[in-house]
Amino acid sequence: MPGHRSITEAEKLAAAKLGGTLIHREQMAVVANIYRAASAVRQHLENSVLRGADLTWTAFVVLWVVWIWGESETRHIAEEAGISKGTLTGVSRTLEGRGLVKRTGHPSDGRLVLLSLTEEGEALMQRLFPEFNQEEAFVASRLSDKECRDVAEGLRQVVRQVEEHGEERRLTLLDGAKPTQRRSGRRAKG
Amino acid sequence: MPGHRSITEAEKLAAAKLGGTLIHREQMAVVANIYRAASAVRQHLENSVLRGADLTWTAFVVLWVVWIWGESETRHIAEEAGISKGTLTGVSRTLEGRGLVKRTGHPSDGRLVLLSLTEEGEALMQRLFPEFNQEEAFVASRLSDKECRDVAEGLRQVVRQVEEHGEERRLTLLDGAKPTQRRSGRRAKG
DNA sequence: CTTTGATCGTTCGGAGCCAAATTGTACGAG
DNA sequence: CTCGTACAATTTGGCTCCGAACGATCAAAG
Repeated sequence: MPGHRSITEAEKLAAAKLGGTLIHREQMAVVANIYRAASAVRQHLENSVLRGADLTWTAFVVLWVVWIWGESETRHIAEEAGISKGTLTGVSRTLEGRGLVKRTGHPSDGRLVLLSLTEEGEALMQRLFPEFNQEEAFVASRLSDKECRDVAEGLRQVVRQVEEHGEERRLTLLDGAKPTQRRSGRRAKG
Repeated sequence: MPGHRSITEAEKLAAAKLGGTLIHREQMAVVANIYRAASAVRQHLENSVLRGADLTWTAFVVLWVVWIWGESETRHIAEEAGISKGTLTGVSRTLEGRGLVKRTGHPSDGRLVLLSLTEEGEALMQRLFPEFNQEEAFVASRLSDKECRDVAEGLRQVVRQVEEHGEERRLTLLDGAKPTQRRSGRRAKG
């Protein structure tokens, strides 16, 4: 995967492309590299530890959330895992089929569904997480502990900014404009 | 999407879960936040600038790569965009159908296909990129220019580590083990 | 010229994913 | 009790994505 074209070079070319227009170079670089790093890390982990356990990235994240937080309502799990409720339904069905996860109705509110790990799921995570963490250490091995903390803290700021002001910002941008349907997704009835 | 459970709290719980086992906390945190930030940024951009132009994230990245680097071979574009060759085939077909991209056979090597922007594609990027960059600035607005540079540089180290040593590392890990098929993907003929 | 092996892009199976529509439960107002 | 509203998970449709298999092309060797 080693691109022979460096990303910093791309940044200069983009600046040139825009001629007079002012562009935010540092912010462009940080976004581009966030996405690059995320892809690289995900691909490495899927093709090493997770492949051996026959788990996808998403399936692992869901297991991890349930493992850490214990039995939880599905809506919270979806939010923590960063996937939609609909996706979680499918993933948890698969995990249930493999005997890693258990689904329980909420005792007092019939609308809710709780997810928890089975004994087998618990055992799997106990074995798998250290391996996973080992690869996390591998991908970050060029950074010192302090650099890891600083980068993580910077990324948290990005997440917070989007979480706290993203929706408001999107509404401002679309102001009077049409909401424009997404290309995919279920269509209006009829 | 604002999780009422903080991610740092999750980190402590994970440590507790593992009892005696040593875990790499800082490295775990940096990986978790890379992925969180990537999802948040992608979602914000897809639901603001890109939605208006009816482009997916991937489609935009492909356009961006071709825009910056000019007419290129598809294998290089896929690599720069961080997607597989198979995915690029589909995406470029869509973009060609919308008149944003042009496909040309390589003059001397019949196996290669070159991609370039049409005039319409060029005009779109000229208009769209500044808007995109504006949102990049928004998501990074809690970071100073220097912080952006530092975070970007840290992330580049992660990308380089995986690019330069990832494959070797995966081979070491799987050592004598079976390659274990992926759950999805095309099966052996028959 | 023919064979062989490497390397393209494309095809295709299965999973992931979102968001609208749907179904089912809860609960207060009348 | 019955209605209506609110909110839960699920279903569904359309698209994205990866990676193995595939067919085409090229280059080197015999």
